[in-house]
Amino acid sequence: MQSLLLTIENKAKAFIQAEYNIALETIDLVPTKKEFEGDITLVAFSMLRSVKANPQELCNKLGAALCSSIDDLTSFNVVKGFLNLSISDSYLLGEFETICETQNFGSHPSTGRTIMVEYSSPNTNKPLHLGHIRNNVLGYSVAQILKAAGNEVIKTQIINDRGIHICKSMVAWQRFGNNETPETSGLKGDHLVGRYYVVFDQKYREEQAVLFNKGMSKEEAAAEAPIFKEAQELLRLWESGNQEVIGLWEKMNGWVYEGFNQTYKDLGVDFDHLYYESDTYLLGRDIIEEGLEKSVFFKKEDGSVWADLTDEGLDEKLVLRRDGTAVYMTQDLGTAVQRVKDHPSIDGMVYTVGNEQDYHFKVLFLLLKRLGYHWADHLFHLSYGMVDLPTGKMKSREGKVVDADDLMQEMAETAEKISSELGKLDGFTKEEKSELYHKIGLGALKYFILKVDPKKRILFDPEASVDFQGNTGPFIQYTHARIQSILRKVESSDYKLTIENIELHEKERELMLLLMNYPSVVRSAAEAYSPALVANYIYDLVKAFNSFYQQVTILAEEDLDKRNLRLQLCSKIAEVIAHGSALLGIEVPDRM
RNA sequence: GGUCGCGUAGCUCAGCUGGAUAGAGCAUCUGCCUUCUAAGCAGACGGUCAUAGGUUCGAAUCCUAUCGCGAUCACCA
Repeated sequence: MQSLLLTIENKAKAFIQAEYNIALETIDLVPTKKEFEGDITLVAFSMLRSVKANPQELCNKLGAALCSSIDDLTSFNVVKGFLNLSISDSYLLGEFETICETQNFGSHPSTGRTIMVEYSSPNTNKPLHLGHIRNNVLGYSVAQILKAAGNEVIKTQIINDRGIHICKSMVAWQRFGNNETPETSGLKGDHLVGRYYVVFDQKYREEQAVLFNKGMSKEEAAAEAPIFKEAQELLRLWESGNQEVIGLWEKMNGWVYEGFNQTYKDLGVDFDHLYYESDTYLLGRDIIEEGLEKSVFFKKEDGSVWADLTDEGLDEKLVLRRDGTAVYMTQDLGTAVQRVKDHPSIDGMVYTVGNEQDYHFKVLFLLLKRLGYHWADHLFHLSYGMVDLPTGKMKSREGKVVDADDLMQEMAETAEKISSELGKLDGFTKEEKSELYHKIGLGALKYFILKVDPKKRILFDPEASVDFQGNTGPFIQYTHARIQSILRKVESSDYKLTIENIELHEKERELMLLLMNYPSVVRSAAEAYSPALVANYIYDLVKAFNSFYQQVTILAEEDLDKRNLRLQLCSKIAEVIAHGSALLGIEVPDRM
């Protein structure tokens, strides 16, 4: 397909050169709109600036010249300044044959680049919620897409395992926990620890209210509440290496990790390398030194260190406190450098983090660039919008969140409900069914998130749950299952592709043209870090297939060549659906 | 207030670097299950692409301003 486009471009340039003695730099080629006859459209308007001619006439002459000199073009028509060119059936069949022979169609050869993709990066004081699901699903998908585009990918997360937040859970557990464990409570570890985070918050409020009523200001009360001071004391003890506190911290974090691992498994995501904030929170100070030497940073009289970004339209940014301790930025600088030390092949990084941190990453990337790291040119903040509930913003302290585990469970239950209403899956065993419900529910959830532009906020209504019709994950899964069902009816050896003298049906042409596009969709998705591009392509393909399926008899016996071609088409489409779905982290079952 | 993002059908969303009459799904309505899975297909209805200017052969797309929504502007992480 690319080669044909190139031929058209070159021939068109040559024609203009010969006819008008003008060397054009580019030729505008776009896919032909459905309402018009043809496959490729040459837009003549853009050449009118230099070529003085009537567009209609120019198109007619150009069309005639192109069709006579390129065998693969059969006919043309002109509408205003648009030259619509038709590609021959034999060319499409030839291209399709090439696709059929291509191993791993859609995956690109190695670029030799290694990219680290960070996602999830939770705090260890509470379970994962809907916001994390968006983060995980996005990050995982982008990692898959980058891989398919030919990059080595290292998936990572930085676990925020230390700090005041986990100390709050620890205090509450010490005070009110009665030695409760995941085993004795029957709760998942992360949920148990999360429960004490909520308990902390309740007690903290109560204590603040008491102090406030005694005449303290709100700020004073917040700072002086005993339970809060106790949490601060725990943090201090932790930092000074107190064994007892560290023991408790390890125990409770251990519970949380067990819980997280279960959630990640259910969600179908994984990581190649884990970083823990407890290991990295002191990093970055050597880089500040380095930056001072290179004059990337400067020191104020009080000893604090800053970066001056005013020439970039940004502010001055603190990178080291006057007491010499690190801030968030210091840590992130250090962690980035550490990652490349650990994996020297890295030449790019993707950070999947919510858009409330847009400014932070802008600054971080700018600083790394000024510090002169060669990989700093390939940093990308995969920024995504908030997930809203119909009731408003999610607030974890108030328990106003959709829990990740609960949500996945509910999605599976919805899948079950809809399936049984439709009478699907009647012949399946109990185990097969429950596995399918999980796949379908999760497919619906992931697709719902991935099909929209990451930048946009999502309104998620758990009541209405997610649709299973139309532009949804289950629709794609269903189509795949349906194709597999067709293929199951014939022996694979039965449908060798024969490309002799076949006249293509309109729907077959449509599908072939779509298939040919797939590799470039994967590449653009990787360049734009956009799973939505893949999702919407797969949807188009599935929709086109369903239309084909409804209008064309696939297993007709009369014309064996035609039948084989259609089966081959089915098989290739199923392959692309499966490949594309895998890039989205969606499993496509063979039956459903 | 400064900065950044978003605003497309009643609802949820596509629309790549400007191209033809703005595209899907849901919802509403009309048809299609005796042949490969109807979680489907075919069709109808539905639009001042937030608003106003500008750039040009041509703008949902690029530029400017305005309005609306959100985020951010900590010696928090």
